[in-house]
Amino acid sequence: MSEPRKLEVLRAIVEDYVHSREPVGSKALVERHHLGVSSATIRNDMAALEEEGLITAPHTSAGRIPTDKGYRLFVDQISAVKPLSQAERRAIQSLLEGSDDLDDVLERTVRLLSQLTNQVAVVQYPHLSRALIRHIEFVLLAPRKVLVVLIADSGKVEQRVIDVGQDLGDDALAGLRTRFLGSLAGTPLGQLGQSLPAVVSAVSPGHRQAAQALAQGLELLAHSSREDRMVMAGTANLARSNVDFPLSIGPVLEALEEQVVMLRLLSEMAQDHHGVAVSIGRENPYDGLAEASVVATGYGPDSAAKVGILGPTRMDYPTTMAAVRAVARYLSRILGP
Amino acid sequence: MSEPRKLEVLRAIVEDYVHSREPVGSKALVERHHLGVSSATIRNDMAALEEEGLITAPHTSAGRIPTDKGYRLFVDQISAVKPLSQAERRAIQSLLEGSDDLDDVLERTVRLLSQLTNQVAVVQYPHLSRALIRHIEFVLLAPRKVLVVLIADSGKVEQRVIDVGQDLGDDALAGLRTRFLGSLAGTPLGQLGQSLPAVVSAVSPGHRQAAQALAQGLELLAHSSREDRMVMAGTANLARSNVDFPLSIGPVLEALEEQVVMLRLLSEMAQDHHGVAVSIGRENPYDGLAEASVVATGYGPDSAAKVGILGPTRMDYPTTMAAVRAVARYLSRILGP
DNA sequence: TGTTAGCACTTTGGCATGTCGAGTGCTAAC
DNA sequence: GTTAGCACTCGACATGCCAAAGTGCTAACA
Repeated sequence: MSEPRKLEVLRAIVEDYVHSREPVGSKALVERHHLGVSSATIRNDMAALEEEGLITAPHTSAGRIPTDKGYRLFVDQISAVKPLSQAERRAIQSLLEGSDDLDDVLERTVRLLSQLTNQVAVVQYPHLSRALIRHIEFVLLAPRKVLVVLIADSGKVEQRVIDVGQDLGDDALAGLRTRFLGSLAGTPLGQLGQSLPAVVSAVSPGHRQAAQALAQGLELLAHSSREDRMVMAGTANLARSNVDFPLSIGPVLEALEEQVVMLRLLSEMAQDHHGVAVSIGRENPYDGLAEASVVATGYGPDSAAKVGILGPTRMDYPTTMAAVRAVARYLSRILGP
Repeated sequence: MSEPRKLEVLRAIVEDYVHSREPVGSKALVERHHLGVSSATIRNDMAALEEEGLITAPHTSAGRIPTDKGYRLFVDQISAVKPLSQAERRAIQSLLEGSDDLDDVLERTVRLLSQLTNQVAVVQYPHLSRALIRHIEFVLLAPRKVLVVLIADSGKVEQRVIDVGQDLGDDALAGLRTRFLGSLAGTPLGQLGQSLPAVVSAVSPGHRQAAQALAQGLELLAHSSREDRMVMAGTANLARSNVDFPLSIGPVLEALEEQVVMLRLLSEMAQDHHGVAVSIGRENPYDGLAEASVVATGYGPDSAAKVGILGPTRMDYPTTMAAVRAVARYLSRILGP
């Protein structure tokens, strides 16, 4: 029994099953692929593969289907990257060009990716740590409530209402703004934390408390605000492939709605192969995604923010991975300097 | 055959069917409700109701289920408003208090409403026409690209990148900002359109083109920007009640993702009864929603922005309508002056 | 005229039964 | 290590049957 052929058999099973959504038997396999051996031999190979936990039979006399472990091996060792078609490349390029607003870019990206893959696409907001502070604005909404607005040179705007803890007049607030802006303009968002204490301590004691609160607000804006969010599209694709989620797509939708879950999942995924990370079935930490796979990769500076898709375990990994990777590249290029 | 009793029968059918999700027969009806007549009489009434197109029988020997028209009559004339439970009121109040950011409020609102009704909840961004302009900021991103930021006193921030059509220096832009802000601060967003031409015409001819572009950008921000967007939650509820969408929830998810469709639908719904608008089954202009109903109402100033839910035609209208109305009221109160 | 009782008729859904085909596992031969 | 052959298993599907639910109709009743 030759090792290479066993892998070949696994590959054939994965490909046929992905294509036909039906358990694939030994006979059909030798017919569709020219493996040069008879079905009985394949049966032996299959028995071995089953022994190793790479494939399984739904019931005694049905064909075999890949297990999560089988998909894993397929993705890691067997699959070849499928280049995108020319048409797809053009689609990516034309759709992502000609938009300037960050929200707009991300929105288009997920739509495109979901159409390209026929899966649910998600994209995380990019991190801003390298962007430079362009402008700071404080707006007094109520005696103690201040709207803090932070504008970065990359065109990103963050806002947040905070409680300054003491009554402030418009004049005092304007003074604080001038002071903050004077010291901080041009600072990268990532270094804001180091620069803030000096600014606060230079403020007259009477407004120290407010300054402290404002600094905190700015820090929050700079760090955690947007990268906790994500954009999503293509949930309808889940329903179309409802054959693939035998039980119900409910748990999957729940996971998608719990953005926290998705974001943690995305950030925890190690980028193993071909620069794309794949998490298959029960490998996912979240139970609702036991029958789903996530294909994701980073984009932008440091590849810190993620873009990817979610679909049934039974998906066309090579094509999907290629699409995700291509979209991530275009996205990096557009958002890049 | 008495008219009032016929309506009573329709009411009973709707209520039983909503409760049991099974066609309801004449015998079960007289048992569950004390109508004071025999099942044979009810059968006569049912035949009449079917004649009028208010109920229908899935097949010869099954009970009856309401038609869209039947639900319509039920909602319009029969149903009584069910007050919310004390616990529900408390839930609304506690969950919606203690948040200041608009995004946050809307986010909480949809989550709450979807949990309260077990349906998909949607809320449209509120219109801003009464809010006053607090601050305007222009940020030069590239020689011709300017980020326009509009801050209203209600704490709302809008942003957009525009092409000013001519090269501008930082100083020139600052000058324009001062001029715009000086003339427009305190203006209600709704009246921005009237005030802008005067500002533009006062600008020196050399920068007239840029001023024109900036004015257009501001106008866009003031009017159309955010109210085209909506927040959504509870899509997983669709899957749970997948019995109610026999074919597939795919088309419904598509409709929800096409925000344009939903927004048009929401804005076109007439607010008929009890201050809540209901659109039932095929009454919906969008085919994908032929088996769905939308319950919505306005909130905020002029009740211009909408909040509501989407669920299967077979839903508990009285309770749902009560929940939507209650949430809209609390929402108005929180966002109100 | 409206209501009721009774009855024949229809349809669905569950259940048992039988058959067919796909596919496996095993053994023996090559 | 590979192959052919064969018995066996299991699901999918069709068939037939029966009980339950519900209707429509007719005739009697108040």
